[in-house]
Amino acid sequence: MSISLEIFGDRWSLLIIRDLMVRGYRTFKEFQGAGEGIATNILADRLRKLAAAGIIAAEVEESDGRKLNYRLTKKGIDLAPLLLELLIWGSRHGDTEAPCALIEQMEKNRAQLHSEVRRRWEQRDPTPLIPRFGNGNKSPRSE
Amino acid sequence: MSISLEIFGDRWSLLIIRDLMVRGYRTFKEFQGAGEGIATNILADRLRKLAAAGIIAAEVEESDGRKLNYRLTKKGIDLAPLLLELLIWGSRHGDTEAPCALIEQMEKNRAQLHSEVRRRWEQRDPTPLIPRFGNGNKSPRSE
DNA sequence: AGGATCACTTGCAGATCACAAGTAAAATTT
DNA sequence: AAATTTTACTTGTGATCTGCAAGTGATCCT
Repeated sequence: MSISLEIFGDRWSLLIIRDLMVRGYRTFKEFQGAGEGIATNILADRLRKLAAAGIIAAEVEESDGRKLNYRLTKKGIDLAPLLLELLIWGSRHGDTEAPCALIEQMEKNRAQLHSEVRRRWEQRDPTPLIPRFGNGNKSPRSE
Repeated sequence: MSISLEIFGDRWSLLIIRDLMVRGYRTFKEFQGAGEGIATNILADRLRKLAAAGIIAAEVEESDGRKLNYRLTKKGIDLAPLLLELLIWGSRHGDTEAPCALIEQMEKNRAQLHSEVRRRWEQRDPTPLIPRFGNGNKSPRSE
């Protein structure tokens, strides 16, 4: 456990991983703009550390040699359950106005969400996960 | 999620919570000696912040007026799933020599572990959780 | 060729951290 | 009752880390 915390025991690493996993972010620019305002030197440092830990990997985009695409590794994807619990706890106990029904649904369908995240990763599907949460492939409700 | 990370997005907070939850630690002294060596000022600061966030609460021990007993609140106990996933991930991907069978068992019995942690909390049972993991009340195997 | 974009790096002030030492209150020993 | 010990901290001090602004160099766009 302390091993895990040495890697992402800080305010930013897990947010980066979240953006990578559920928002489909790929590039330095996206991380920088989107989070709650991470400094560029810190972002660079975190990306370096996460890459060194084998959680993410970078590759240059073919169509644009400037761009680096960051991507989660298997080791990174395996953090999905952790992120989900973090999200659930935060929604339940943080004083956010999160839709309760959604959270409950997520709690009931943990395993399904995990496999959904994994599927997207395997298929390199970059569509954000957030808008459609619990209605993946079970009962197509309206909205 | 960023809310959660603001509270325990550092190297020590979650370790303190772990010690509280699975090792049955209660006092300043125990935290200080046990962790991997946290500085006393940092420990004091983290305990204060966790208390301010409503994750732990302190009460003086009757039998010894010097001692403060820290205890998880409901909000704190709800972190059990998060901690468990952290542990699972760490054992699987950190290069620790963790017993694989144990980890697998924990993965299969997530829900059971959660309720076990909760039961101990409700009954104020301070026995460490670690030695006996997956064989709680199902099939009493030998060791 | 000139400018914009991208992924960083550098410099610096201020915050945070680790380590050692000290303090106040309660308990224990003498 | 006085002296010592234990417990939970606080206080200093230097080192490290963070956040912000301003570059830098490579690559694209026109």
